[in-house]
Amino acid sequence: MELAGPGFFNLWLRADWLAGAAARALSSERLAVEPAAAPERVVIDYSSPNVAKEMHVGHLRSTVIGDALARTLEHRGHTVVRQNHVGDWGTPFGMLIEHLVDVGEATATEELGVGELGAFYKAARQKFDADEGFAARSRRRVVSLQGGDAETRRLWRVLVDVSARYFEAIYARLGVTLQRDDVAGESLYDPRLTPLAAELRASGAAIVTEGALCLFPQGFAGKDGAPLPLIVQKSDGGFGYATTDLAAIRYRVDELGATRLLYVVGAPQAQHLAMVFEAARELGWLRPPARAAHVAFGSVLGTDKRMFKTRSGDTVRLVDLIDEAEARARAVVDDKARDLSPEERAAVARAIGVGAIKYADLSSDRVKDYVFDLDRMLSFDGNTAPYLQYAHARLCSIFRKAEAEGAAAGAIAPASGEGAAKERALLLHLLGFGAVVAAVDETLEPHRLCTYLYELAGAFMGFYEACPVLKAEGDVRASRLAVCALTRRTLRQGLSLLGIEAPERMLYLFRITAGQAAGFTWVFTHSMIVASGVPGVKMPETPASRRRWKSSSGMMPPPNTFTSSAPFARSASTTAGKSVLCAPDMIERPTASTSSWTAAAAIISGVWCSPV
RNA sequence: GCGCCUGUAGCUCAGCUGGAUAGAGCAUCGGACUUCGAAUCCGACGGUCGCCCGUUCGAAUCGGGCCGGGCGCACCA
Repeated sequence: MELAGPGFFNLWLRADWLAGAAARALSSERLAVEPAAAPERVVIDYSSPNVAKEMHVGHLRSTVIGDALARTLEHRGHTVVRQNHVGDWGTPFGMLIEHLVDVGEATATEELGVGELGAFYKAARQKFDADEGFAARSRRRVVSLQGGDAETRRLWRVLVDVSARYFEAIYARLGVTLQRDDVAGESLYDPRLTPLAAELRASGAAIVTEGALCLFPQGFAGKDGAPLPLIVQKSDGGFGYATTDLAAIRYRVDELGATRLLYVVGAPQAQHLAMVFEAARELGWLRPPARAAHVAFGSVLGTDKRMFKTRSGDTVRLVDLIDEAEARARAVVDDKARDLSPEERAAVARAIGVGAIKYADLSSDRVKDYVFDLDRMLSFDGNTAPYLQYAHARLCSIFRKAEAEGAAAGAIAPASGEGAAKERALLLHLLGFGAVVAAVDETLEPHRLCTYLYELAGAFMGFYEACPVLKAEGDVRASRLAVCALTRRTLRQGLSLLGIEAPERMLYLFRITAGQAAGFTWVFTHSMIVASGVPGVKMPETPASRRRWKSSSGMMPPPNTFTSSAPFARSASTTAGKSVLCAPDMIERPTASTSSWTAAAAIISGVWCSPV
């Protein structure tokens, strides 16, 4: 340790201490994560879609962030109670039920079952606005729903059940842990609202103002500077969502026994929630150690920096988003992992596509808006899920190979030699895992974990570049394998806390032996190679790519050699008689000894390629 | 009008409970593959941290004031 100017001191860690700490982490089931000092019962309110209404990007953030927090806090040793505050009650159900009756249950169920929630809702809305008779029926229907009419209740239940199944299908695709049992919708609180209002009226806590029963939590002023009311009961006797939220706080504190209430809700709701929390505190319903926090998040923007919408201006359906991300990942996987079965390829594509969406949502400060850009989030470069997944898959590959060679991880020895600095940096970073998880627990900011994992992957790449693992021997190899093992587990565990899968294999490699194709010479083409004629593989055309092509081949590239999409191709090169490992799309252009591009492609995709 | 959030490299973002020369990725340019996964790595270029005051030994970070963007502000949830 040394002093280094005002306010600083430098300290050095002993290499053997570092190695020992890493070994302890590796031998622990929890890696370097300490459980919370004081585990709590935490309610997390997230996702909250509306019955008979489409899930859209707005629900994405709540669902993804909430689920990551649920997983992380659970891992920290807290007891997490998930609460899906589904919109399953209120005046819209009058028109929805009437519409259900009009269309017929069977048809409606089918329509809703396949996810046509948006159309169903819109149709009901339209009739309500246009048809006076329908509107009247709808209003009567609300009354009988509130009154507990059996048939109305049954129809309502149909809507709720069909929607719940649809939500569950989406959760399954997203890999979200929400279950049917976690649903605690607005209807749950309905029977409590009337007594709650009566209680507040009787105690004098709430005051009737302009016909509405209001609470006036401290510290909130409206436009004219007057105290801002929280309406407990509307002048028509009905209830708004403030009342439901108050009832929910009571339920969560008194019946669920929670001491920490988290609301994963968009930032625009900040004032409303602050008022509800303050009111609950003043009423003594939310009392220490119980406390509530608004886990606010910003909007999803399009690449034009405006609210993310479809070209026609509609909100984007969540399923469409997932479909597109998966399809694009699938195109790559189909091409890169041809030996995997269709099922396996689909699974990997799902992991990549869904992981990319979730990671993009989690990796930036949640309170800020973020730009939804599939190109960026599906990239294997940068702070993305595919990059982390790739690092993990690569580590898995090392262990597959190690096993085949009979190499095993052993004791972690203090690093020495050329790559020692890189190895130390990696170990030091690995030991920071617990601190980051604790920070997420405290700040409720999953992006801290994302940043950590990204840096971890980077530190690993640096280590891996500098320290040969399988090429090393004896104790050194065993030690480095142990370092890899810890890295792999930390990556996988970290991704898992975010709700992101980590496939063990992502691509399929061929060994190309040029010598097998007598008469050909491979041309070294740096990193810009073309796979002419091989389906699904294209390279972006840039001025640089044309220049490189020309400088390496001495010829101008043929027209349309480079096309505009498919970001994933890379190069491989060799000369006759040598071989190189590469993915099937890493194709060389042959020299003048081949006459036809198509022929070259055929050779590449067929004859020369043999699985490793 | 009041309140909340936000403004960091051309683009997308970290860093914000004060600490050393403000970091990544993309883009641009230049390097590194006859296989431990190049879907990678290394380097270069690129920033008045919106602006101005203040607190401090020290400010992207804390406080105040402006400017720009977003969102709320009583019976819709």
